[in-house]
Amino acid sequence: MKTFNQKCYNLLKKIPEGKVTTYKAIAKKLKSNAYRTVGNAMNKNPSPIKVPCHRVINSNGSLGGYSLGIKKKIKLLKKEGIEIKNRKIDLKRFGYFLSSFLV
DNA sequence: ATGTTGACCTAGA
DNA sequence: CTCTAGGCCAACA
Repeated sequence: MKTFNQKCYNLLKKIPEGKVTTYKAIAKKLKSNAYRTVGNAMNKNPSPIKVPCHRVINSNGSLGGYSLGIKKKIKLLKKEGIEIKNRKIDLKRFGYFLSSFLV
């Protein structure tokens, strides 16, 4: 039996480069409202390499946090072609879950 | 079983 | 914009 965290990681791996998702969207996909638990899972992320935790942001478009430092997160996202305006990301353009993944 | 801990969300002032 | 307050829920001690 996978834990809730494991499911989060599994879902996260499906996110392509240049796209982002939100904690809320992930929780919803897991048929739960455990937004916080999703964030908790990211905090305890096993390996930021296998799991693209940096592509997960807040539902309001702000960046949220990152275990390796928020600066690193910004750098990675920009590197993948995501535009960051005033510490915010345009979910309508980069929100993967909002376009096709999320039902 | 109970209490604490969060990389959260929403609403109001 | 900032701050407060309530709600949400799995993992962990």
